[in-house]
Amino acid sequence: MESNSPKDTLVRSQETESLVKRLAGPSSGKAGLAKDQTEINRIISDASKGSKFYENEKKKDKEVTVRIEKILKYKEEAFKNLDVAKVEASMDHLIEQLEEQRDLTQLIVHVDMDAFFANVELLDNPSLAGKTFAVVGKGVLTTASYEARKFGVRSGMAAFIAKKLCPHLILVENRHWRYSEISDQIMGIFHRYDPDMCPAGCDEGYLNITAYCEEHAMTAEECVREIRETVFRETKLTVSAGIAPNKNKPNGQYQLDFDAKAIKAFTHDLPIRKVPGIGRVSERLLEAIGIKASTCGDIYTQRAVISIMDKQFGLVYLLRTYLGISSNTVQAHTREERKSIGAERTFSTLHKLDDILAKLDEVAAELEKDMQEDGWVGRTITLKYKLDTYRVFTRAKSVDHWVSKKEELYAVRQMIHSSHLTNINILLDWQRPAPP
DNA sequence: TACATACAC
DNA sequence: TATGGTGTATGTA
Repeated sequence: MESNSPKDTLVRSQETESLVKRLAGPSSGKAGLAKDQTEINRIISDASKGSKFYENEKKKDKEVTVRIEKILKYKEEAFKNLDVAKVEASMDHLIEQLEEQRDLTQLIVHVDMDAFFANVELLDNPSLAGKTFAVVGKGVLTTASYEARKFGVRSGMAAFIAKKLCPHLILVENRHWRYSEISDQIMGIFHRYDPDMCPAGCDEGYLNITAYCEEHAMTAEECVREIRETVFRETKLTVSAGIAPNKNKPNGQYQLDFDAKAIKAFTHDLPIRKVPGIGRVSERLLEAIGIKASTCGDIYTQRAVISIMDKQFGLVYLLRTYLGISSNTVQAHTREERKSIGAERTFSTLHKLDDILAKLDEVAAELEKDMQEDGWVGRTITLKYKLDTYRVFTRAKSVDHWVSKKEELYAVRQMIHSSHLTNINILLDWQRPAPP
């Protein structure tokens, strides 16, 4: 039923706006909006329109809208008989307690390679210098050169969409082994400054340089400059670093004052989307409850709402974000802490059960190989599959013995209840390493 | 334990 | 023509 009341038009246009933003991909908001992001988003949306992917994104966007409606209804109900001043006072008390936990004694550094895959390709192929290019794997971009980013090209974007934004974009195939090689080299350098450093993916990590600075009578700034120079000398690649929570890219470093006031001033204007753990969905939910400018300063003004919906939003996490206090211990993950291993394949839609089972066999074989290499066994096998509509199903089964063989992984075939599959993922959760 | 969702890289 | 792969955390039932 068509309706043209101003309110309906407004609701529809808001929905479209959130969908268009969603289609722009998870990394578009993180990196900061380009000047003509609206035009970029329109091109992306037009290129997607009509596809099954688009329809699925529309469905998920609608689900978030419904979630927001429920949240607002709940909020309205809860506020009816709420002594807001009292709740706010108790939040202020909690904030005081959290503030007492602030520890400014540790020098924590976040190091992050600039456009890592793209710059490795540039290193091995200097003719790419100054060109708009992107590294692509399985039709999806993993990195874009800085020149390409100016066109709105982002990691995670489908290659054919990127081509619409930037028709002369050069696509370079992923070379994983090469990135691993250089990653090992970089991590080796970071280790010299903090043996307990915690890698985050293959191109970034967290370091506690307190001890190093003490032993070498250096300031954090001097130390980080040295780290960055060493990485450049040994790899010819640039790295950026934030001492405290900020990052300054490319080839930069930034140190935030070690002072509660300066840190709070920093978070006050920090878009909440930049906080790790706040993605596209959380951003929308938080916006709906009044984090209007989408900055962390609004966490304080909305502390009453957040507190009555602690489960939804994670009250303490958000308050700590507002205060700019997070864990300041850095510890490498140990082998024993790993919780799962999996293998996943995406393919063009298969309809026949025989073809699907052949694919499943392939995935099971790969998982068995990876498990043997790293020496792991597990007890809960999860099958995840995706239909051509992009709808995802997961089916899990725990068993009373240690699984290590392909044949047992392959047994998940019993749990497939559909055809038109386009993706299969077998995952194994484990409790212990394989016996020697 | 089973399943779905959200998120990071 | 066409939208990845690996792993973690968490809420709910």
